[in-house]
Amino acid sequence: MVKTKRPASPANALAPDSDTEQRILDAAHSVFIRKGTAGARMQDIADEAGVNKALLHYYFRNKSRLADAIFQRVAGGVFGRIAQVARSESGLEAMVRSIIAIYFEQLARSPYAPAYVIGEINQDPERGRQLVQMLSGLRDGATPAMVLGALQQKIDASIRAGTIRPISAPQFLVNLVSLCVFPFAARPLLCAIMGMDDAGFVAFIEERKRTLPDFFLNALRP
Amino acid sequence: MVKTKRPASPANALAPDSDTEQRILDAAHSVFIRKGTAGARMQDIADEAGVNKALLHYYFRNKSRLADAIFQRVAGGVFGRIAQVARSESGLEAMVRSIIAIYFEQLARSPYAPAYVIGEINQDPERGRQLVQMLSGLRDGATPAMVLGALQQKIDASIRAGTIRPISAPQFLVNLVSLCVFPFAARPLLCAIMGMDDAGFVAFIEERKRTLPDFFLNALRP
DNA sequence: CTCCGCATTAACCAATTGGTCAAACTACTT
DNA sequence: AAGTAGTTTGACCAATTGGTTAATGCGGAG
Repeated sequence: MVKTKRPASPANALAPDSDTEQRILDAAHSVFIRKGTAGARMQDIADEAGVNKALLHYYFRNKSRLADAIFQRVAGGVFGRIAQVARSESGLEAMVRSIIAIYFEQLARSPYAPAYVIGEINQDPERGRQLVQMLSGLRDGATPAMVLGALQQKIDASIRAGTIRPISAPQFLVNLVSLCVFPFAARPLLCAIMGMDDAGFVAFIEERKRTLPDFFLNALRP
Repeated sequence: MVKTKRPASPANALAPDSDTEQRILDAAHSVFIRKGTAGARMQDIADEAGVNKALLHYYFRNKSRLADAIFQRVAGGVFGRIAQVARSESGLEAMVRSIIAIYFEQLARSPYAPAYVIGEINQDPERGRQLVQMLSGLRDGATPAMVLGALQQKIDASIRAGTIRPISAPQFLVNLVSLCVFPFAARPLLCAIMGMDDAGFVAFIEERKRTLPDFFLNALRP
């Protein structure tokens, strides 16, 4: 096992990447997503990281801090990409296709994130505030309200042009996100109900990736 | 405090409704939905029921059994109504409107159920099996596969008639359920992002109840 | 009235679990 | 070689928590 203590950061007090810290973070990520913050055990995380339990407290003061770090990491991954596209200058149709594509790409990478985030934010109200604060500092000062406002303008323009039927920006966005995210959030549920295994789910998602853009755009048609 | 021991069931060995048992069940419902199974504390449930902790073990052997009872109760409430409508003999459009209406009615009654169910089923694989078993015995032997098959036939008929564009039954159903359920599952998240309070959310849902049927049916139009 | 059985409780127990600490280890500097 | 600062560990601690038990309450049958 390689043990190069702080190899690339001699003078950096808060080095973000000692090998072990990263391993702990990864292990915590895995366990927290699988068991939830309340159900996760520090010992399990230590075991999965292959380190002593005390090290978790050495790097992160306590369970709460560690859980916060993981939540931010996961939520950031999920929400990081969307605002990026929601403000692009392309037309509405291109934007819709782009958002769906990016969402599916992101969700394929971390398919269990939605259920975890939903569960967390439902069980601990603090997580809500934590998330808005994170969203504020995420992009270059673009608040959700601003993103929503920009989207509304683009929608209104299309409505006036007769390209789409009237719809409010919040409903537009929630529709879009619901159709993308829900199948992942409810994955075990869908698999159980429809009798799908992992391969079946992947196939289902593949079909969805192809058909969803047209479905959504068709719904907007006047 | 009224203490009428088993008032209306003198000879019923497994009386489902001694006053206290119901109170415990309600308290457990509240706590489990708020904190999740792992995060819930037996003492909290006892407190909320206004009862000694030992009574929980008297009526339900242990935490696991109690959690199972609540999960079945909640999941049953959510899924009970849908199969009921999915096999109705009405046309596709009427069925869509009916499902959406019923879903919103059911979700208005237990708005935190989706997040709870998603969180639970994500954290404990056992819950998945538990759910399929429950769905099997729920209706008159109508398996999910049968419901899905009946839906597929109805869809195919409409496609041949040129009423709607081609779509598979699973995608059809997942689209419909996603649009209905997700906003409730992600309620705290949506409220946080869009800066809505409880009243704002209710208003959002009201607008959604009105606009969603046409949105969905429009998406199906050829 | 008294006895019996279910309901309820206070006190207690054992195991789990988050967290601490001092000792040991490791690489680097002098 | 010795010292030093950061890192890692085993052992331990205190609090929490699910679960048990013996005693008490209480209503109805005899």
